[in-house]
Amino acid sequence: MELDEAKQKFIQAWGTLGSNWGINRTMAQVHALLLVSPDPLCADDIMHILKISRGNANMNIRALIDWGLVYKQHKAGERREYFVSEKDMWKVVRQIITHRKKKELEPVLRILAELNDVEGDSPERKEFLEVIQDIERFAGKADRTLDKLIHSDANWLMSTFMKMM
Amino acid sequence: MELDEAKQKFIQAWGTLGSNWGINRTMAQVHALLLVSPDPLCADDIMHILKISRGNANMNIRALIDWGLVYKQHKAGERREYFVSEKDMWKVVRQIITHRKKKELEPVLRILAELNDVEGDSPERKEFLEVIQDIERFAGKADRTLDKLIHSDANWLMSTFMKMM
DNA sequence: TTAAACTTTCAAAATCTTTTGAAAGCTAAA
DNA sequence: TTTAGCTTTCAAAAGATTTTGAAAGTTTAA
Repeated sequence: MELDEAKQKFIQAWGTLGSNWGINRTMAQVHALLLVSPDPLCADDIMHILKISRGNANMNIRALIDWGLVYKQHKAGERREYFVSEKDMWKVVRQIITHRKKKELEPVLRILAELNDVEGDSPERKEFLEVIQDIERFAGKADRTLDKLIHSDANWLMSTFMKMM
Repeated sequence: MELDEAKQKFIQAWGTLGSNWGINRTMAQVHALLLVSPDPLCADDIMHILKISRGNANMNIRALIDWGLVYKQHKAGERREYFVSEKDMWKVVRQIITHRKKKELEPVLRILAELNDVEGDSPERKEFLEVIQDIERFAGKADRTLDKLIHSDANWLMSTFMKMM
């Protein structure tokens, strides 16, 4: 396999993975492209390599910067902006977890907490509360574990993984 | 808050969570409905309560059965099929992890492994391989950890969580 | 200033996903 | 058998998301 072919394959795979996990396919592909590009790329490079429009490129580059997965870089004497990706995988994973947790886990936890206020004294209510509280315990545990993960460093993670094995 | 209102809210929340995590909204809602229904429901009940078509109801019930999150139940002297959901949250989470891991993590691991075969002897190749192998280490770790999780029981999980804290 | 070089926006178009509902397929009881 | 009652299928419609590209906006250098 040629290097360029391998890079292509990686970009495709990363895009598929991303879109399965609620990250826009193009956003994941831009990220993959920057990951395997030894040098910073500008918006035009990205447009041409991935064959996407200017607007699309711009939008997804901004989103990646927003997520802290990509940085702007200025080249001396150049007007245009270049971009590089964060290559520390541990940091990348942490940023993604932070984002998705905020957007998806926390709202559910809030709603679950509200549901405890259900009125009445029926056995039906009791059954309902048991289901809800069971889920809440789980979700809460997950939430706290992810928090620890986010605030820990890679070595801590690895040693914890090791202990788990 | 009334019990019925709370159930509605829960069904909506579960649907949103599901669709954020690559699970079809209706599938998640059917699951939620069964979770908070004290008695088994039939396809018509589900159609009417969630206001969805017969085809949609059927499709998502089948998918849930496929995922092992819902069981068929026959009522004595009744022709039609009733459905109940798995209420053990730990089992539910395990099933979901198993499914998504198989569909999403494993194909990526396979591709990453392939990419190691890239030919040549350039410094570019070396850089590329470093990125790939870094990701591979991470993904492999995640894969093995999820496997342990899937094959462990709830108590093991909880005690591991505790140790992590 | 002005103009050139670049970035951002956004409405319309394309694409992808989900839902519908009618028709076909089963199956158990008569 | 036949038929009533239920389940499944699937092509078309609706809905949601993503992409495009032209126009507007911004910034820098002269």
